[in-house]
Amino acid sequence: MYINDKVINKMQDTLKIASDATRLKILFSLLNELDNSGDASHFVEKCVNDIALQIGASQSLVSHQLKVLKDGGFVKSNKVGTKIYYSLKDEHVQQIMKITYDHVLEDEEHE
Amino acid sequence: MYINDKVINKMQDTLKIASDATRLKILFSLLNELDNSGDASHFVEKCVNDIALQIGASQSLVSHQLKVLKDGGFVKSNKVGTKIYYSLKDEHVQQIMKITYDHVLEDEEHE
DNA sequence: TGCAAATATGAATAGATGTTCATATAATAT
DNA sequence: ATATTATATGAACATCTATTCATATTTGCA
Repeated sequence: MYINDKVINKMQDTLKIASDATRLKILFSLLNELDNSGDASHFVEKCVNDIALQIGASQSLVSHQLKVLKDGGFVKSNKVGTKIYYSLKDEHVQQIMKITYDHVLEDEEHE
Repeated sequence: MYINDKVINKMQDTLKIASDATRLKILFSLLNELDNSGDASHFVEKCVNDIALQIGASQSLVSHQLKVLKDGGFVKSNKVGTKIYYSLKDEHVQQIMKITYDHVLEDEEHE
C-alpha cells in the first residue's frame, strides 16, 4: 500500500459515507438483507420510495442520503419513467459491510 | 447476515471510528505503512510520542484518538514503565483498511 | 523528596453532519 | 391543461466531533 495524505483523505471520505445508520440500512436494503426472502446478499434494484418504506425513513431523507451514496461511488441509478432505481455499484461496498459486520459480531462474543 | 437495529448501530460506531484522517494515520502507523522500511503491513507496537512524531500530530491529539480507537476495539495497549505501547487488536481492522484502500484506488482509475 | 518524561484528561470552540419541513422539478396519465 | 406520482432540493436547526490549550496523573530516577 502506498499511503499519502490524498489517499488518507479519500479513505476518510469513503468511510464517513459508510458510517451512518440510515445509509447502512439503505445499503443493506440494496443487498436484500432486510427482508426475509431467503434470497439475500444479491445486488438488487430498488426505487426511492420502496427503500424508504422498507427501512422506515422519510422519502426526503432517503433521497438526501442516496445522493451522498451516489456521489461517494457506493450506488448507481437507473431512471425508468418517473421512478429511479438504485443499486450497489461494486463489491467493495459489500466487502466493507461484511467485514464490519463480522467485527461487531466478534465483539458480541466478548461481552 | 442477520441485521437489526443493534447491529446497524454497532456498525455505524465502528465505521465512524475508522472514518477520520488522524485515526487512519495512527492505524497505518501501527501497520508499519508510513515509513519506508520495506517491512510493511505487520502489526507493531508503538508508544504515543513515536506515533505523534511519525504522523505529525500533537501528543494530546494522538492520546485522545488512541482512546477512541481503544474504546472501539481497534487497538490494545501495553504499559511498560512510563511508556504505553499501542498495537492493532485484530485483523478485521486491517481488512477494513485494505478494502477501503482498494476502493479509493479504483476511483483513481476512473478519474 | 524533587524532577523529568510520558501520557491522560477536561474545557472550550469552530466546523461538520443528519434530519425535518416545505417546496420544486420531472414524467405520466386522464 | 391539470392532476398525480416519484424524486430532488434548499434552508434551518440541533447535535456531534476534531482539535487545541492548559493541566493533571503516573512512573522512573537522581
